Amino acid sequence: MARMSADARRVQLIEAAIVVMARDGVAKATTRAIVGEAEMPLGVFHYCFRSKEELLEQVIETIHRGSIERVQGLAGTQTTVEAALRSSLQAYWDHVVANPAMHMLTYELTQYALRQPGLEGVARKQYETYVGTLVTHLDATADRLDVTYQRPTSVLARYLFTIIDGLTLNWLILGDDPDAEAVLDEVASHVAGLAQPHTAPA
Amino acid sequence: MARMSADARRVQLIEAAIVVMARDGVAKATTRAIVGEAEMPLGVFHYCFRSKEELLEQVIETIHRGSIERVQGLAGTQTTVEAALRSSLQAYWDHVVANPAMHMLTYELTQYALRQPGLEGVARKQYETYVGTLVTHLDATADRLDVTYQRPTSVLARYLFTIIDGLTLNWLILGDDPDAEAVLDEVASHVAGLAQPHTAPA
DNA sequence: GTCTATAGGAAGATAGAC
DNA sequence: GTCTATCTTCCTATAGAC
Repeated sequence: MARMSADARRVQLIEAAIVVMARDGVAKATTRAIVGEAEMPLGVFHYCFRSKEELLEQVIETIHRGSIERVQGLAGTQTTVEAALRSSLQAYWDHVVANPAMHMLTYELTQYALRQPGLEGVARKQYETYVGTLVTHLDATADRLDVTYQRPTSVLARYLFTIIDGLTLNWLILGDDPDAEAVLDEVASHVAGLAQPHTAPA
Repeated sequence: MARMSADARRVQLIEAAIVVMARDGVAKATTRAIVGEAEMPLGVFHYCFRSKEELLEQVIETIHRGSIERVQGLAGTQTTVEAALRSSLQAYWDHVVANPAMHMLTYELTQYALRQPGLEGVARKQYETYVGTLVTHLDATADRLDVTYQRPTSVLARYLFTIIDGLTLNWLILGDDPDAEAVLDEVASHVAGLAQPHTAPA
């Protein structure tokens, strides 16, 4: 046997870990459950990863990379700030509704990282990256549509991130609910109202 | 020995469990750690509680009851909608900043409940209670100040809850940050702008 | 009720044959 | 590298003396 490189096995184990954790929760993702999902013998685990913690780190990194890429792909073509914002929020929201287990897992892993000595900083850096991406997105939209925000971009980014994070968590717990979409409408309209057409300097 | 009733022990074990979980996380709160914190022998555990799960249920219930009482105590005396809202949000926020471990624990327990067969509904009911409390609070404020909201109260409550939940989670991860207060200002001002002075019917 | 001692199992990690 | 068998530790829960 042994036709698969240790590197390929690592990738498969990370994927299997994500499947198990999304389905059964982080606590149930034991080494045995993970190699079982990947249909590999138990011994494989420890010559692919030094420890279970090392696997967890790579799982977190993998999921984080995916999320960032997804958010960065939200280039808008709309012609108003409100439409651009609403469209970006909707794209994110559609992903949440289509992948609830994945988003639930993200929250679980964030808490895991906060509790794990040595990983506390990882969660913080991820959140900073998310907010930073939103700042970039807001700036790009303002530039493209030639407007200026009446609030610091960092505050608006934080506001949007708060809504996204909070609404996602709420929805995962409360289940389907028309009020969620209404909140997104309200927020898009609110932030758009804070964008003024730009007057060329001097 | 044995001068303490089993009932009093139950209360002490619940408190000890909360201390351990807030400090070290839910995963580290083993029966041994809990009885250790309460300075009781291990055997005590199982004639106070049928199982660890039963203790967890009562911990969740205890914390939830405390949160609801705290939120319901937010009776306002302010004379404008914006001041009333901002004051309530600030009161909540002050509690978060003063008790980060407690709020972190709340998120952990919510996730625990969502993953625990038989407790899925508990988390949902709690969140429904929170939103319901906010609806009541908004209605009371509108009544007291004689205004009408231009959006359904359920949407506004969901909006406020989203902000509270999201901002708390953000802050627990990102750490202290002046933007959080700016977001609260923005939200209070925005919702106040959606409240119109009431015109008496006919 | 109360406590000590222990059962019984599952976890992460390793030893050592191949 | 690969896999089986096993070590060690820690968990929840119980048995049984007092």
